[in-house]
Amino acid sequence: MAGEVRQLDDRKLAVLRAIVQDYVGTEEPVGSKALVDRHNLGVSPATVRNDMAALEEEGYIHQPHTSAGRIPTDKGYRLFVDKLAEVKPMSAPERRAIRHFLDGAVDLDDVVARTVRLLAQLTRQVAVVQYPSLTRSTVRHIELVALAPAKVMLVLITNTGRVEQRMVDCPGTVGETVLADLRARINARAAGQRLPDVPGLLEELPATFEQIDRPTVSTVLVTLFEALAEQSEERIMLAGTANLTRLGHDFPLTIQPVLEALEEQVVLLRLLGETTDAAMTVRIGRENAYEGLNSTSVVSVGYGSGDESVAKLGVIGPTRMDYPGTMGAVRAVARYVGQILAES
Amino acid sequence: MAGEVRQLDDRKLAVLRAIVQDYVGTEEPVGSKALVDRHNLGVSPATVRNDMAALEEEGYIHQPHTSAGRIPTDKGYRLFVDKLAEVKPMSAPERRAIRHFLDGAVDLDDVVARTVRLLAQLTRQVAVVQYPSLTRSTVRHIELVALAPAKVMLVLITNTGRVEQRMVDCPGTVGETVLADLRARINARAAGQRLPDVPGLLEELPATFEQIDRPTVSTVLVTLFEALAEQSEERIMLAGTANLTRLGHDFPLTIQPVLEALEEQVVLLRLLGETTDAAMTVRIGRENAYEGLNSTSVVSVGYGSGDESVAKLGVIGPTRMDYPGTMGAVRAVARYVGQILAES
DNA sequence: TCTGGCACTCGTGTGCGCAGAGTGCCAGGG
DNA sequence: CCCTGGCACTCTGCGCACACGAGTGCCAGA
Repeated sequence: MAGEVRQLDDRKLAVLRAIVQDYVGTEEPVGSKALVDRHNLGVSPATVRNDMAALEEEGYIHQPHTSAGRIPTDKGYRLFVDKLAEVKPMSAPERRAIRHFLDGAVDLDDVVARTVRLLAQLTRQVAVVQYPSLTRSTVRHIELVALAPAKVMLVLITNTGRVEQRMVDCPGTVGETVLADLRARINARAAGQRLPDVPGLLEELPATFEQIDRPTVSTVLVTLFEALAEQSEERIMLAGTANLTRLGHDFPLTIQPVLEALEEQVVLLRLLGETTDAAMTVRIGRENAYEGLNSTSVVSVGYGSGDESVAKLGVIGPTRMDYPGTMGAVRAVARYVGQILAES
Repeated sequence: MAGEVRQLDDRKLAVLRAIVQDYVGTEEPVGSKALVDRHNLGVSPATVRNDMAALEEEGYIHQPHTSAGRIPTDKGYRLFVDKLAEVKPMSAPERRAIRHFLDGAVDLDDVVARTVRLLAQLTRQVAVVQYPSLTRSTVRHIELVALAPAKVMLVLITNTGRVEQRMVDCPGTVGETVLADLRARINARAAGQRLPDVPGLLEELPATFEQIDRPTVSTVLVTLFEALAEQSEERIMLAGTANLTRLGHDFPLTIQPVLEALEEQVVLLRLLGETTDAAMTVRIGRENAYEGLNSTSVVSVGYGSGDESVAKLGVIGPTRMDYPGTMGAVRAVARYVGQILAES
């Protein structure tokens, strides 16, 4: 008995899988007859219809109107992604192409730019890549440059190749020796440290200077801490918006909120932020917090130089997307970008 | 006699102006009756029809099919922009808003980001802003930082606030004194100079060093020259793509090539590059070199800190756009950005 | 438990006719 | 000589009816 119940369930799942696959391919509601024609399920359309009725009862599929085929619901896609689909690995030529395309990059900007274009092209969807975050990276060097008697430029260079610069207006004239001293002491303590840890390490620094120089030192440090803390500098690059035109027939309605969302870096950052670190995350339809993206899915994953993830990247497409393929592409690209970053 | 001919011509122009204005407002072909209703032309529809026939003969307007209203052609818009329209100045509150919005910017990135969003919002179209170009700006400071015995980081800071950094792998260990010397001599010669002039000024520099240090000096200079020359660093920021959804009814066909064009920085750069420096340029429909933008118009103008233009910005919209308003917004924004840059 | 058959539903495509908007042309008036 | 009112003509868009076909749900039988 139990065996037979499981058998039934397995078939229902197979039917669901077939529905998802067909619908993703054809973009049209799929009926029972078409299903048995295209997949050898070994049963008749009538049986499939019964299964479909059950699946609909459970909320996995839904029909737009009576006497139309079925369409997977968000819940259906969710089940498909969780239980029925395998991440489809990239083929060897594809991997070679990825590698080759990314290897040409000359600096961090270029790596990100190439990555996002590659991802958009591979998945034929909208791709999003977050710049390696300041908070996860470490200090490579901090430089102080006197531009004018009371004006200092502060340059922060991270191990991920990112450069931040700030102007500092000092309370008084800054001597070159003091500046050199400050530069040396800051770097001695901060170099190689993670950005969030730096303020703590430099807290006592003003006390090591002459009384008269302390205001200057403090001013510089405050600016440095600001630069370190600045979350708003979480930048994002995106590509492939032209792929949105393939979205659907009910066009402007679908595409407009998506374009709007894509222009809001904040929305995108939060979207990627929801990714639980290294693991690949798939958010389907209404699972997305932002309602403009209620009819799209987001596949995202962390990437990083070495073993830990410093930033995230992902793809935004219609809920009716090729999940295995997309997930494969996202995973492969993330992996290679990580390697590139580790090398440089 | 001559007076009467001119009178006739004036009325035809008035009719053309009215057609353009109405069509821009309603987005529907405009007929003779509607025209006399909405504008007091002082003549009957029949007369207007005759004028319209003449205008069509000359290629300024065109009808989609028999018994439909008229639509301006690219040539018609061109005449309108050249002879019939005045740039519409921004209202005082609008100017205040622009000023206020831009004043909050903290660095160059922020200025550009705010500008592009502002422009998109004001015109309700797609806005494009080019970063102040390296070739037009001058050197504020060049910094050399020893990261490792044979590894130097070169940082180039321009008067527009832009920062470029490069790693330099030196042929041998670099002494701190040599580096300080080099830094001082480079800055003494290059500071305040225009970027393209810098290589010429530094040509003789290696000869002023000890024989043994010359390879290092040359290597650093080569990298510096590369950074100076790098045209590919012409960056662009854009915003307002969501406004494309208001474009038309024949949707995907119109929007797709535009989105594709917008992703190609090269296309955008060339587009802006065609602007003849300070003067405002309007490219209408097929006047645009890139054919994906054949049914859009581009309004662009140079902006700069002080008296000369260092970069360009503009707006891309349907040929059926509000030219006077758009031109007013573009001009006003360019003016204020220039001021902001000059101040900082 | 699966299957084949049957009646039913409902969206889509097609053909038709009509109304409305707009034109071109012509003859007459200032 | 130019403008005007009138008239016939030509399209497009829309509403409507209708038939078609895809797909379903259910039921009886293997």
